[in-house]
Amino acid sequence: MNSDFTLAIHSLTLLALQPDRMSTSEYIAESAGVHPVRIRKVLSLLKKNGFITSKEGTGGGFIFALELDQVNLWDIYQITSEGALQPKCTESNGQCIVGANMKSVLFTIFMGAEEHLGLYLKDYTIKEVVELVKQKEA
Amino acid sequence: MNSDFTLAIHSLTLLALQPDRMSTSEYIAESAGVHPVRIRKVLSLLKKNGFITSKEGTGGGFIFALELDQVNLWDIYQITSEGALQPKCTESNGQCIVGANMKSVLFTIFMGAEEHLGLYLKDYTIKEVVELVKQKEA
DNA sequence: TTTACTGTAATGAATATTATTACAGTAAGC
DNA sequence: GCTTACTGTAATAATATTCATTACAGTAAA
Repeated sequence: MNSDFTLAIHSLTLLALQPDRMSTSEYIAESAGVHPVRIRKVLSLLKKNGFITSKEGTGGGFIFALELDQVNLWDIYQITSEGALQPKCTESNGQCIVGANMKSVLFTIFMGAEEHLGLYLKDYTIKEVVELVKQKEA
Repeated sequence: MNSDFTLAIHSLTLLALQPDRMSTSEYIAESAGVHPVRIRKVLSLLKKNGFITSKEGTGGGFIFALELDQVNLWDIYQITSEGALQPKCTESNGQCIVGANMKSVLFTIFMGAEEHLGLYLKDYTIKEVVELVKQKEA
């Protein structure tokens, strides 16, 4: 898994704490310790899905578009990383009963695993993540 | 995640179908479509944990050491890939409340996610995987 | 019309994964 | 004993993935 998922969470959490003004990709990038272009790429996904809005030009940036408890980590996972659990099987030997069928068996199992993970991630909304961050700070 | 996890499952499934004789790393490698040295590396982990035994020299190889329903996918995951879900956060900005605390918040959340995944994976033993492979074949 | 932004493509650097080579150690069978 | 067929493991090379960086077009405010 690449870090799009965690960068998205990081960005949204930051936006959640700046509800009244737009945050630039440079500002978010500095908080997350990555390059601004990378942030813009991740945030463009979130924008497509309606979690944030953006504005170009002077004074522009990104801002949260929903209530904090309307976005959960499963939503974000699906947008940024769906299928990441799926194992990358190299093409194996079709002559062998295991080689021929393992790929699809694993596919089925990992699909289930991802769904199951979804049940867990749905319980964390950005509101809760913000709370956790504040708790740590205190 | 690298593919140690799926290679381990593949290997054990193959061994499960050859209960009476030793299988060489070359044989397993051919079924899985990878290099024999890679198989030996993965299997050395499984051996350390008592799931298989091995024998060097002529006629040697690997063989299952337990009953098929005594090994589940969570066992295998822990051996080969524990912590793989854990996000790789780059060092972020400690001046920022989010940058300073996000890493440990995510760590906590992903620890929980992995435990939760464990509950799902525990339900699949090698016995069941073998059954699934046979079903696909039929 | 300049300045400060987003949006996105293209390319290069860094990192992670995998293959390959090499060789020491072990056991079977002649 | 010697050869053959294996495991075990380290070291290095090849490849794939991830990420940073550059470049530049588009937009809006002042």
